[in-house]
Amino acid sequence: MLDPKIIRDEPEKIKEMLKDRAVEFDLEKMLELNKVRKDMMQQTDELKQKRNQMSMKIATEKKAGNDASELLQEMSQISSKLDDMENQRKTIDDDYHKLSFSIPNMIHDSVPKGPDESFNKQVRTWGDVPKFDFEVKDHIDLGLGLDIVDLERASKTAGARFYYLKGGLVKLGQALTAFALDFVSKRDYNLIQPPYMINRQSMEGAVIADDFEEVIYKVQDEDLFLIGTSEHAIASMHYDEILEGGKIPLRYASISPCFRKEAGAHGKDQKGIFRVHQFEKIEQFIFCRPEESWDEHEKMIKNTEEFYQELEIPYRLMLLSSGDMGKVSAKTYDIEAWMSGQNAYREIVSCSNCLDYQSRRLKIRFREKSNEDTKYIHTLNSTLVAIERTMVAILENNQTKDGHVEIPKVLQKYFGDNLI
RNA sequence: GCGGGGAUCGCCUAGCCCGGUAUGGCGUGGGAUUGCUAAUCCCAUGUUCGCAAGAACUCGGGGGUUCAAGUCCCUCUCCCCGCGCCA
Repeated sequence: MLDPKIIRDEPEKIKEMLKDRAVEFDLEKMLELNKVRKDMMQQTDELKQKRNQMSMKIATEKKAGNDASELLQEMSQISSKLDDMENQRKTIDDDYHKLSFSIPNMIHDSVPKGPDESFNKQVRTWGDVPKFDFEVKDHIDLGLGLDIVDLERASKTAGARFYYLKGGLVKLGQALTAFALDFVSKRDYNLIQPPYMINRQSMEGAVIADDFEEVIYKVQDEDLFLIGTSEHAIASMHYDEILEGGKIPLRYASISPCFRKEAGAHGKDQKGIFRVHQFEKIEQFIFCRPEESWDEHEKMIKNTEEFYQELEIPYRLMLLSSGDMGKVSAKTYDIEAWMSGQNAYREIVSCSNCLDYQSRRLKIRFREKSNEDTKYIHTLNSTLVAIERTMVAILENNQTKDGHVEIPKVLQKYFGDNLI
């Protein structure tokens, strides 16, 4: 949700944002509804004032023992008229609310403008792309060869884009998780494990309506949805709260499985464990003051880069263009890891500053002192490690000529060996 | 799952039986008094719209009864106690 001040005072900026994002949105309708809504509000307010005054009059007359039947009759008329008007207003209000919940976030000035990913900007690269003197395999062939993944049986029991991990790959996932938890604990984050299902209200606070159907699984006959990422559960954790200044910034490192429909990804990455309906992830999520959020954003992406440096995974850091960014984000960095089997950099991290966009939806405010006005807090989120995708990078980059996989040095003590 | 008790403007709390402008405290800010600190006293302190005056809204969510609902009725959610079931 956007600041109503922007909607009122600077609609041309919103128009520009919609164009930069290449998003269809009926802004005119929203502005018109807002106007009508405000007019009606004023009218109903006046009527309500009349009703309140009248109600008081009736109370005093009755207390004095006087006959109030004439007043009662008048009051009855006012009430029914007010009912009618309120019903009309509610319809308009609902429409406005829907639009205000689906309009995307404003875009930061540093974001490159362009309709798609070809306008993303490479910020820097790290590490050397590994060279092999044999024919490299992708993670699927490696995994099947070592018998550490079973995709066929998964498609039988669950469908496409599911997987059974086996033996060494299970251990590698556990090692990565243990290493990541240690890494993040040393850096001033609070570990947290959220509910894997949350209700509609919470989900709508964190996810924009257009993405909802494409991404989110619903639990039948319950007001529950499987989280697409722990971001959804952490953002809504402080729903309708006023946080104390002394306690922020709040930095959470959340561990959870993630469930995604991948409805818009037909044919993309059809095989393997790169794009799947279920995966494990450790996520960084920060609530902070508005003036801190751009610093926190930079710190968070640096933090994440250091994680991949310790794992010795070559990557490039990308600044996403206005058209490629998620709709709730004002600025997003992606880390794309080198994956030898695909001979390409592929996305493994997404790091976003959402400003006050999520907190307005979720009514999350803060104040330094208890008699101060409340302000909306800023929210930021970043992958620390998406376990399955990171395993793809490790398998493909660390493969040996005879089809084995070397375990990165920092993981060896967690894995208990140096080779799969 | 069953029975009982609860949810009030940051926190605690009165009001509900018996319908008629939401009580008090804590915390916080400002002021008074004081050599300083402490203590005491006074004022302010929910949300929205508004430059302001002001007005509206607000008692877990939704619906109903009524001229009028924190208060009465229905329903849902969550919390506490007891019973049942259970990894």
